[in-house]
Amino acid sequence: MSISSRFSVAIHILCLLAINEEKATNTSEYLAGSVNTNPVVIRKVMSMLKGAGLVHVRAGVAGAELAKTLAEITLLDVYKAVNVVAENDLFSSHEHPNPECIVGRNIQQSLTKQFSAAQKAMEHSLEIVTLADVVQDILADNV
Amino acid sequence: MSISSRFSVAIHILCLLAINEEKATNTSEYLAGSVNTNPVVIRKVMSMLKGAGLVHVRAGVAGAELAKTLAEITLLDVYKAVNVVAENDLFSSHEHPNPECIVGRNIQQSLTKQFSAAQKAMEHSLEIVTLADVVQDILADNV
DNA sequence: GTTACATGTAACAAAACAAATTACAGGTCG
DNA sequence: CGACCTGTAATTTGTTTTGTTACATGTAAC
Repeated sequence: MSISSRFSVAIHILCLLAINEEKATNTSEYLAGSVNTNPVVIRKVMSMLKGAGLVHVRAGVAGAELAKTLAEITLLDVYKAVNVVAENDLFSSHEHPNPECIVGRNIQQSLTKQFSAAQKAMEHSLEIVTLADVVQDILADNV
Repeated sequence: MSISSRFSVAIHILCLLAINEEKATNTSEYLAGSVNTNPVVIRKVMSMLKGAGLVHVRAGVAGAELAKTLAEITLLDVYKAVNVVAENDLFSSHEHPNPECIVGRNIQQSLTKQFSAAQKAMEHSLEIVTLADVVQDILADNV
């Protein structure tokens, strides 16, 4: 299956916070309107972004704002903030292979090694892109 | 969520076919015993591996064998054979963002670009490892 | 302080999916 | 023919994602 859209929703929100400068209008309801989802979904994602120190939100007060500049936030930061893939868990392995078979006994360690490397390669690709890059694409508005 | 364990099952099977030289004993039931799953799961995976030209299996006749050497089969070949992640579909995007918002209107194209790059990085990591590498780890049998 | 309106979260429902399993059709070969 | 295998459709079970309802709590204007 695919990695949760919570990641793309989070990126969407953060870009919107950067572009829409009137802080007070960035309510969960307003953001939900742009993302096209439920305000509760937004608040859940926002809660995770807050926990990671990427945004400032206060209970009871309308609007959120970025806690860092766009160039300081990589896609990997967002990815980790919303916890869409646990460490060494991009690939799932079949459980309890037969320990009496040499393959069953040893394959897990080899798979873990290779799968971990592949996951890290993907994550590194996210690390070299910042939200500033994404916002630049958005502002080009080539539609 | 994680990528289907069908991938790890496929790798397991292929390694076993290479190590267990007595072709006729490699029935779906025997393989299921090492992987610890149902024989039908094995046959389904085997069917996909056959479609990709990685194994030789014949209906009605016991046993399967590799169609190539271990060094000729990369993990990417296996990954593609069992179809665990569709092209540009490792990450899912939220659907139908609001086209009246500049972010909603443009974010998909930017996300597609970045997500595609990350997926390709992961896949390239799988491409540089062959089953020969995995079997080497298994035969070390360091338990 | 109370009112209006926001966020924070728990709890639940619906839809989508993976994996195991059952059942059976069809192939191969002694 | 009969034993045994592969091929595959259909079903079930368990899990996960996403959306939704409901309500507690926080804030600030008045």
